Amino acid sequence: MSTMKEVAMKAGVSKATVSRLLSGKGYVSEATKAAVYQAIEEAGYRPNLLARNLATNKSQCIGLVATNTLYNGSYFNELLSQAAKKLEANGRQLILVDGKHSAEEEQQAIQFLLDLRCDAVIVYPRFLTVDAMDSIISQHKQPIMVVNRKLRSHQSHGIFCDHKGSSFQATRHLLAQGHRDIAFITGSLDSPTAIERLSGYKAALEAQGLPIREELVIKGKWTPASGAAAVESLLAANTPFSAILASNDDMAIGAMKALHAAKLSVPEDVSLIGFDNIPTAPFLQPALSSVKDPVSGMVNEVINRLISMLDGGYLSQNNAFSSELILRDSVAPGPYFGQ
Amino acid sequence: MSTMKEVAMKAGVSKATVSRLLSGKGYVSEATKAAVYQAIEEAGYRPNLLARNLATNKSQCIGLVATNTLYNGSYFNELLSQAAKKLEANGRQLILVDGKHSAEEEQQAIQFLLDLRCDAVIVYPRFLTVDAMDSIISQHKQPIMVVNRKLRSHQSHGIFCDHKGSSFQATRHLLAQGHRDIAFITGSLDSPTAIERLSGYKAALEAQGLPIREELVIKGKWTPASGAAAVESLLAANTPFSAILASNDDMAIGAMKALHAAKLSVPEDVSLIGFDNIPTAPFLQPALSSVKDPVSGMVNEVINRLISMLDGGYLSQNNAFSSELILRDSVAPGPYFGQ
DNA sequence: TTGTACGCGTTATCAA
DNA sequence: TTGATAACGCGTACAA
Repeated sequence: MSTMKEVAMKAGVSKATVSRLLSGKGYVSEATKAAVYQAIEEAGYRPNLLARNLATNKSQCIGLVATNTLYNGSYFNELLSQAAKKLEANGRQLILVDGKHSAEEEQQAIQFLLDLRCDAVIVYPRFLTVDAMDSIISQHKQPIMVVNRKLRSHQSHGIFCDHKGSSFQATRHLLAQGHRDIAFITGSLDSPTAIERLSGYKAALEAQGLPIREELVIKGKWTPASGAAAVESLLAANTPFSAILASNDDMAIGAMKALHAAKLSVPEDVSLIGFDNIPTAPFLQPALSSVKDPVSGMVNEVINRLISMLDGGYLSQNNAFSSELILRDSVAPGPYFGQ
Repeated sequence: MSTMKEVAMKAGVSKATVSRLLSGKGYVSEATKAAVYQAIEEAGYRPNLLARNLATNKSQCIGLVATNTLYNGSYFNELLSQAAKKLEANGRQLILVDGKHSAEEEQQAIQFLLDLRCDAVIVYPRFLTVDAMDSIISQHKQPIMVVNRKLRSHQSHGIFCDHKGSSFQATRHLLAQGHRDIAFITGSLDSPTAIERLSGYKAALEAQGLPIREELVIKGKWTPASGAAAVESLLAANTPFSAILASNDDMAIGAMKALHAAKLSVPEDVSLIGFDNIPTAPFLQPALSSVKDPVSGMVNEVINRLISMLDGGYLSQNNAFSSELILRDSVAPGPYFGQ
């Protein structure tokens, strides 16, 4: 790879002149301009961004950290594509790096992006705790935004949605339909989101004065197969249920399959609601009801706020977003096992 | 952020000593070791990778370019997560940047990663033609690998799978079942993959001596909604069909929904096959038959080859991968409209 | 075992 | 309008 120095020699000028021409700052005569451009052509010169970023402390790009285990979840899909589009509209590059499988590695990934002189970093954490994030944020000058977490000391850096609240709403809807035996399939319980969704379910039952029956709460792992397994175990245990709330749509799809295999139909025999509202949800058969997370809204907000911080401008202050309960065929309008 | 210089001062040694300790090259006494480590702790020091890469001319990271319009396709999901995992196992970082919406921008993204001095770049092209890719590859010293394209002059840099062949197989399977009126829903026809899948369908019909009936070929856009619309238009035109081959699973899901709305059931009335074999395919109801692309295999191969190029070692030469036809409930075992 | 000094490829501040 | 020269943060001969 040829360097600026070589170009300068070829054109018979100094490095400084080449730099000035390329950056557009400062004066360069027409004659030398032509000579330099020609030298650049001949040498096939490309500026080294590492060196440039090191010297300027800027990069015009925004980093995103996320763990590769999340790369195929629908939530992440939308997050990524929204972020890329939004930043594209703003003339910046999004660069994604892998947070891998531990808090340590997640932190290294953040550090890597910061080292690259990214103007800002967005983190979709999987292992780092809220406290760790808070501490990292205070150690760095560059803005660090956190998606899907409620931070303690840097509230304006965290965007979250009330998973507990939306789970509460969904459960309450089923209760209002007359359901009393509502099964709940959890996500992986090492994830805060899974825990919040579970607690929303429990809170809704308690608010209604109903007991929490542990036999109706089945552990899942976010996958369709684990959703199917959950239903199979309910059936094997002979636990009666008239509705299922699955912690994501993939598990709801698995659950549907297992119900079908057992000659139970949705929604005639069992009502079903998932979370995330994946793009195919409305097209499934029966169409899947789902709690739609406001991912687009949150990502938009994160990026708007970042841009405000970087370029200056108005800083909005909406940290908490709420989900939307989208009802489709899989929840029927009336009570079934109404007592 | 604290620098190595500060750490050195704190520990009362020179930068060089700190550097030697961190890189593990050269001798450092136990006493100073302890002092330096403590200084590192106190300062919260982390080495700046940018500066390190600049000094060593290495980066231990591999770039990936893909267009954000693809970020939510299941094919890309698997590509991304496979690549990240494989590179993680190899001790390197994957960094993804957006190819945006034109050949021009796609090329800029490649250039950006090269300018960042990534050790290699993997491209999942959407707009750049094969010839353009070939030319870019020959202009650069760093290895550039291309996924899902058959290159002309740099064969060993391109990995592809025979979309036409697998579409041919799927069509032939339906023909063998006795189907004669097979509808085909295309993907967006500006994508080579969509065109290859269509041509495989046509070739299979021709091989059987059957005419290609344009009224059975409906244009889709990869989305569930467009799949549903395709079926609706077939029904509206009163075109008889006993099977559908949809160019991806999302459109097949949309098609299923439209069939259901028209009181046609899969597979009793209509056989259905999609492409991509998304994770939920086996759990749908009825379970969706699909042509599974060998994404994992291809990504593995790309990365193995890159590593060989970078680190030296044996270079395998398997460029062409073939898909697998996975049959589930949505294709029934016998002829339906058999004449 | 440690420190000095220079290089990596830029940008930026001065003089000239 | 141009050219030295000093950063930026780190690696690394070479000398001490």
